[in-house]
Amino acid sequence: MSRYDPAATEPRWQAAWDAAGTFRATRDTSRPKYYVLEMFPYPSGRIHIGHVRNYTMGDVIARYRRATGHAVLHPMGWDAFGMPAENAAIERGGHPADWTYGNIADMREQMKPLGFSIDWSREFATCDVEYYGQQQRLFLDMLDAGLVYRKAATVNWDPVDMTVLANEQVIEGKGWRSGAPVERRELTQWFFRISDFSDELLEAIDGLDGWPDKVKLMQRNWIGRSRGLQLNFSLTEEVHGHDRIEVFSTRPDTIRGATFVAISPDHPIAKALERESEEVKAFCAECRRLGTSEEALETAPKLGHDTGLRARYPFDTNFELPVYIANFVLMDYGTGAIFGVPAHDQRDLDFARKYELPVIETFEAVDDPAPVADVAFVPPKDQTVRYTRALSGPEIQTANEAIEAAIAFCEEHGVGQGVTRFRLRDWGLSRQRYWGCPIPVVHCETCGVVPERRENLPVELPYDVSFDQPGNPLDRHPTWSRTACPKCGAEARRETDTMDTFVDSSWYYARFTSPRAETPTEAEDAGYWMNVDQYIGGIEHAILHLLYSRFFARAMHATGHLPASAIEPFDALFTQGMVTHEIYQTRDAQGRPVYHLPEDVEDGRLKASGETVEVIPSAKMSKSKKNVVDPADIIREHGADTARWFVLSDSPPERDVEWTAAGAEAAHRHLARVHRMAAELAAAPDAAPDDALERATHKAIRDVTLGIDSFGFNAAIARLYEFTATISRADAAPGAKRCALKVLAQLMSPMTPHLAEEVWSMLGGRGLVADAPWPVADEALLVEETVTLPIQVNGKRRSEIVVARDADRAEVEAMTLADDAVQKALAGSAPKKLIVVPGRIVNVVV
RNA sequence: GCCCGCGUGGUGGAAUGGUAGACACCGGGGACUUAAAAUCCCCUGGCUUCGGCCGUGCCGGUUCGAAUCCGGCCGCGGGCACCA
Repeated sequence: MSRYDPAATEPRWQAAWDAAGTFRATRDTSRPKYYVLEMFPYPSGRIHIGHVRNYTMGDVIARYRRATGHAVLHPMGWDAFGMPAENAAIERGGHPADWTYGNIADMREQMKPLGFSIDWSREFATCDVEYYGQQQRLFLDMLDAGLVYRKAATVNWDPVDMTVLANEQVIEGKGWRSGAPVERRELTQWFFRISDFSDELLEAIDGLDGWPDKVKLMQRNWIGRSRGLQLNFSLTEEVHGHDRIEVFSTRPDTIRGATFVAISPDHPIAKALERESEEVKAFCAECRRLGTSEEALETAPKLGHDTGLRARYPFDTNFELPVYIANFVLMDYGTGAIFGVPAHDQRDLDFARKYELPVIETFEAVDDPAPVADVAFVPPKDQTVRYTRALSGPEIQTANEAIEAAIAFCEEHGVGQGVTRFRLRDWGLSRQRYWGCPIPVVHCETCGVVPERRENLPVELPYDVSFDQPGNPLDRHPTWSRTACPKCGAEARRETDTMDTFVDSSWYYARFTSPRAETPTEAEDAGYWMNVDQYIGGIEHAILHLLYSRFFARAMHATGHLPASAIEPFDALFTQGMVTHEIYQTRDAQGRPVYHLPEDVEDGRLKASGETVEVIPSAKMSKSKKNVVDPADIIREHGADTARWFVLSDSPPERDVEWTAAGAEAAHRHLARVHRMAAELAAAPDAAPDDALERATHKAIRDVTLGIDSFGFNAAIARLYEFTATISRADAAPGAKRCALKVLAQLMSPMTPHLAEEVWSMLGGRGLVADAPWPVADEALLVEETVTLPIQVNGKRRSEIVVARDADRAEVEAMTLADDAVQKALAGSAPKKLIVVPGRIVNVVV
């Protein structure tokens, strides 16, 4: 009898699929299409078990949709530009291109043995010149359409390495390599006008029915539409031509509690003051050392500097407010200036206590007029409060009402106007780095910034660069940036900035529909395949990548590269959890942790020394913690199907799953059992169907189908375990069991495709199971004649009754009251209430 | 700091207003075997005076009924615009 031998059978079936071209995506207007896409990986060089889970989920959907008669597009590519390649070049020598393409080759070789139903003929990497050349074309089209512009923006500047740093490279305000305190520096940068689409991107979220609510909520909050008041505070004296400060506030109802005005260190007035005061200059420099990330700004201790300027309160010009420069006011949001209301904002209160500024309440709780002490009074805006210093409106009102009243009042008196603002800022795409898509523009002394001619595209990255000193090698390249002005022909300089890698990943989904086209997309292909029916990826991309992609789809429509129907490119989104693993650690002589690989640990001890290890449960896999498992090892030991089955089995897909060796072995045992059953039943002669087994089979078809449809892969697998046990234990003719097992093979085929093919062929299935239509459950076989109802007394389960499926209420009530446990609980008296939920439960209230 | 999640047996989890713990791991017992492995079968939340009682991070609320809904807290994770 043949044994389950995935090492031999898995490559054989992969070869069979390849030979038959089973997974090649072809346009077929006679069938519904289905585009399933997993977020493409960064080519780090090794696939990890998280990739296995992500791509297995997509593969289950892809194979299932093929079986339900769809023309499926399931492509794969590489998000191949980015900093790690440059870091590798700096640290280990070599070239980013060689490193990246080497990694891609390695990862492809690690991925293929997993047997994913991918159309590999469509593969591309974003660093392929064929791809980024088309991206340059898109950029020029967007430039023509007015969707791109240049403005000054702040970056993290390392004053020692003389280079721009990513936020990731700023550690506690210092450059990661030089250790020098980071400064904020202004550079002229390219921007996409994503904020022109703020309203549109916000409103369209309502139509994203296939997206998780949490992601939609995160996007709404990120776009952050808010209504507020914009008004001017006049200054008591003019500074460098500024006689007023424009502020924006979402809480104009609290303006009579304002006790200070604060401006950003990057505000024009702050910059003007900096020129004349060493003290202000020092303070602003201090603020700029925080870098550019919002997190760093928000978590830093709140600091202010009293400028000595005084702002007049708009409604009582005798009342003056001090003007501070504060490190927590962002120049990018609103007007870069705020008024502080310590009574009703915790940050303002902390600031007021620190600088001994007054605290003035404008409203209080209706039932508790206690003054503000250490905690600002910030009730929900729809709660009714008592205004003691309202700007307008009745004494008792909600904040929402008071805000509108205040805006109306200010507009009436001409001191300000209601405005709608968005938190969303324009997308800065310039990067001062080598390994990215060159921005195809030329700087000419006479013509200024000139787009490269389309016939000169692609603007190709030069290969001969060096990474022996910090900064952008394109800047230092002796000849690359020397070119002729596309307009006047004079000698000019190429832009040496490259594009943010988010640009690369904002349209790859569209490129997959015609990856070799001479234009970014091809209308017929894009029209047929778009949208992505199911997109799958990590929750870490919930905001930026998905928002940028939504913007890009609109921009591509505006420039004629996508149909109007594709402006929301992802019909459905699924965010999967991580794969975690225990961490094994011991401690060295100094008490510092030392980490150990899972394969070096057995029964809580190190295999080598017998030393007991500390076990830290369920942590994200990371190389530094050594809690990683290599998919290649799993495949070698158990086969691809075991890895696929296990990553889907134990945990709901949106949650994290913990990899355990014992769990993987159990998965393997189960697959071996199915194979063994197939071997035993392969020769069974045909037999009449067994009624109980038929019912179980159709119940399994229904449940597994429902499970796959609803991303309940773990639930589908639980039902498959049960169905396997049912077949194994059934008291039925071997021929009947063989038929049931064939259905099991089909139901397992999206998860364990190689085993399914093997079993299918052993049992005499025709052709490939990958080509067999998905089984359909017979409703007539799913109807149960009787139903068991639990009986509760006061909400606690005490008994149960078995009733006919269609039993009426009176019948159920009579049986309930006749029940021994109910009789005992009632002790002769009548129930207070009798709740019958048909088909579900009965509750007797005594 | 701000925004978004998550928290259930020894372990991963099931149940999204209706029997808490499906399915699986670990553990225990048994069958088969000269023996072991493999395989198959059974048991497995805690406590119990064997009547039951307790139990879904903690505190409170809504409901005939709450893991599920609401409010507050604690812990963990994701994002915060130059990591991808």
